[in-house]
Amino acid sequence: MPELPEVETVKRSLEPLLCQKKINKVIISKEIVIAHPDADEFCRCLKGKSFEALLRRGKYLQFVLNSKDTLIAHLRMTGRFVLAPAYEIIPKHTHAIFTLEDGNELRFTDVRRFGRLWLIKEGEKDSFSGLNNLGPEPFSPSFNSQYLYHKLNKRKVSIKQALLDQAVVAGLGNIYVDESLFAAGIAPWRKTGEITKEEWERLAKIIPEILADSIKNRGTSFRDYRDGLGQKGDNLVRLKVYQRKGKPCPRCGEEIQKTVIAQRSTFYCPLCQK
DNA sequence: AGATGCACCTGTATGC
DNA sequence: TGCATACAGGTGCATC
Repeated sequence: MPELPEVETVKRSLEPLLCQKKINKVIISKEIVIAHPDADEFCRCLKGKSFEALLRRGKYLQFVLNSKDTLIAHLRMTGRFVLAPAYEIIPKHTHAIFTLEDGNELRFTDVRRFGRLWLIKEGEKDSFSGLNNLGPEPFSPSFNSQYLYHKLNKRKVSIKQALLDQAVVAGLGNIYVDESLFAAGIAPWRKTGEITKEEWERLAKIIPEILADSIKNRGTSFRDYRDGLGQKGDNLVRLKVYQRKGKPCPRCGEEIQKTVIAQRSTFYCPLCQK
């Protein structure tokens, strides 16, 4: 579900409410969501610790604790982290509850149970979560046209598949790849080896702009996504191609088409994207 | 090494 | 209404 703008919105909504707050107790009701270490140790290590900072890298959340241990989370398709008063009804599919000293609970809810949590202790090497295999952040200077060209010009995959690869660039998913390729005027099935220098430049410039716009709108709530307070984002109405099959292209009026590329639904304008 | 396809899950929309 | 099928913001692993 959540891509970079949605995870960033969760981060921003939770950070001020969570920092310096102490965890009294952790309850895990679906142990499968704890990927490392085992659920018992996970709970034992977190009990009594305080949240010190909340960071985002790609689609991962990093909750840094006062012990310098880090709780890492990936929401995958339907995961949510929502802070709510302990007296509020616990939603269905809540798999982990962090009871805070201030009377609130941080709840991890995930209908499809693809989301995962990891606890990495201070000094421990994180070879578990995948966080260390990510490509550059789209907002970092190292994400530029030269980087994209050198990384991808020898590869045989479609540009759509390449941009979905988190080792190429961190944080893009199905929505923002389609939106970025539309904005750059590039057809999603094009092979990366055939993308021109000008096109790489357009992509490197446009991707951070598309993501920043969505962050301003607090993310896209296509279906399940909510921020750290359970609120929907407002970016859905801003999408130009994603989920707009049969509707007019906002640039040229042609009907938006839908196809499948890299096993994912793919939306594009047949006239604007070459 | 790089490419591909499927497995992991539940809920919802669609069609017969 | 009931049932079958397809599909959904993602990733990891087996296989070729």
